[in-house]
Amino acid sequence: MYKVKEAAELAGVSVRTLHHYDRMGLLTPKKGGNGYRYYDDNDFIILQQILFFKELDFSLQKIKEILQSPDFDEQSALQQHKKILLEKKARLERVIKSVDQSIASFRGGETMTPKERFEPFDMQKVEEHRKKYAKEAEQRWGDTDAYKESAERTSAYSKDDWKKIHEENEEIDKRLVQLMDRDPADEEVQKCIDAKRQHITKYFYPCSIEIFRGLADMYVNDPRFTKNIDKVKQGYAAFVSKAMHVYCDQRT
Amino acid sequence: MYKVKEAAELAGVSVRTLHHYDRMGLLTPKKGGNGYRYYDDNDFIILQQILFFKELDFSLQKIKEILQSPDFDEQSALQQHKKILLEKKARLERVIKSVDQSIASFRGGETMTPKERFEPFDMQKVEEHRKKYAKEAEQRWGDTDAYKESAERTSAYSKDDWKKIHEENEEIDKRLVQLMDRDPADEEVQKCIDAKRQHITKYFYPCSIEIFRGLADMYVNDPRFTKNIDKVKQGYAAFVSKAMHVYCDQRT
DNA sequence: TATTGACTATGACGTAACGTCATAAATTAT
DNA sequence: ATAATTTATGACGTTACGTCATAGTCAATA
Repeated sequence: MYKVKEAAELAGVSVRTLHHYDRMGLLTPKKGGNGYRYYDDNDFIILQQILFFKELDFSLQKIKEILQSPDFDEQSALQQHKKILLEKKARLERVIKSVDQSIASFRGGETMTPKERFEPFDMQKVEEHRKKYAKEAEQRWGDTDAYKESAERTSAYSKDDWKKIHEENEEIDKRLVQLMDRDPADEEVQKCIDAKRQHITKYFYPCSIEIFRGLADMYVNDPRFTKNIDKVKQGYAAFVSKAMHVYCDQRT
Repeated sequence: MYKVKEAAELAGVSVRTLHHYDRMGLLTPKKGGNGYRYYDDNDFIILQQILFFKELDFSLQKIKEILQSPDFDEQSALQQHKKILLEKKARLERVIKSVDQSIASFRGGETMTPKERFEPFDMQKVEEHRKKYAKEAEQRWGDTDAYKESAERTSAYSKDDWKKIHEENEEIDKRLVQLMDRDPADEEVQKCIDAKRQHITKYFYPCSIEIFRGLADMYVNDPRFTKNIDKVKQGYAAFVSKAMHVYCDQRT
């Protein structure tokens, strides 16, 4: 049982924020006879979830709806969270890279034209991406039916199903490993990449180009991923990622 | 010469946004006798710059100051902002870690303590670390003499120098690989770690404990690093990182 | 030419997610 | 017992616009 200040410090938010959440009925802790708010373990779990969704740019209203919906499945929500977070991270990394480029060009004494400066960004694309992405995210959690369906889909898989899924995936990887000496744009390679995408679509979720692109970035940006994927063969992650990008570029 | 709507569409912002920018004196286009706003090429360049800085999370006020200050130093602004972006990234990484932990604890049925739960969110720690680090970093990489010196130092190295440096580093790595079965805290191991630090100090920059700790984290968090380092041997990165942390912990 | 419809301007209030006082009661420390 | 913290509530401030409302302007049409 923590009082506001302590709770706030633990969570790294302000006291006012907790007041706010209480007032709007998002997080309502027990109240003592003195009117004080007392936060228990359960409140902290909820708070953590709130922060998760906030990280995903959901509005507090939306978060309220989601968390208070009776068919909210924490576990698969977490899994999906991770994906989005990795996407965000990849995007951040791109921004950082662009800033680095700007700095570097200064050091080199070259003057960048504004156009050059914005090239790595291309605001319109970024915006489009965000919008598309937000839509997909909303469908996944906001709209309950779609969310339920997706959750049921993966949770319905039996051990044998999983085995089959993994085997199928490994099959594709094997084929790709044998093509690693070729160009990422090679036709055979691209066929495998398409198979990879359809595999995801088939067993998990409709894998849009945008999502697939995000995945490609993830392969090289997330060390856990890289490690797992590179188990197949040293440098495999980078190769697949490149090929996936080619694939996506060809389709936009 | 474009009128608002057209200009807005071109830039991918709303008309209201342009009104807003005009009102606050951020972007003031020419006005016709009818009071209409007319945006020319130059206005678009400014607009692009505004969007650029917005993407970097600057407030409009800040952007105004930046763009209108005659002695606006884009470089230092960018460097400043890179720090913030890196912080964001670090925070994201913590969040991701926390998601992983949550998933794991669900599977294991263990309960997280509130502290554990918010570790990745804990802004205060992040802030503290950033401040400490920023001070040191600024001394070395700031726009000042120290930076110049360091830059000159490395740029002055000849190919042979680089070769020697690399060889020396590999020498240390080799020794460490042979000790990989031992405990990271093992005396021999720690000696090598010290050698590693001194190597950096000798050839690059005074490698403080804090910096060294940061490096340790980078070894496992940055895929480019991990990849390079793991080339030496599978799992080497993790081992070195752990040993480095032990080393740093012993000295603080 | 009068009218319609699209576009424009300004003004003013609305919104989200809090920040920032102000005031007063309760708790804790000395 | 008194001072220093912490708490609560209320209310206004803030950022970057969104969303009307009202009214003038412009180009095409009946």
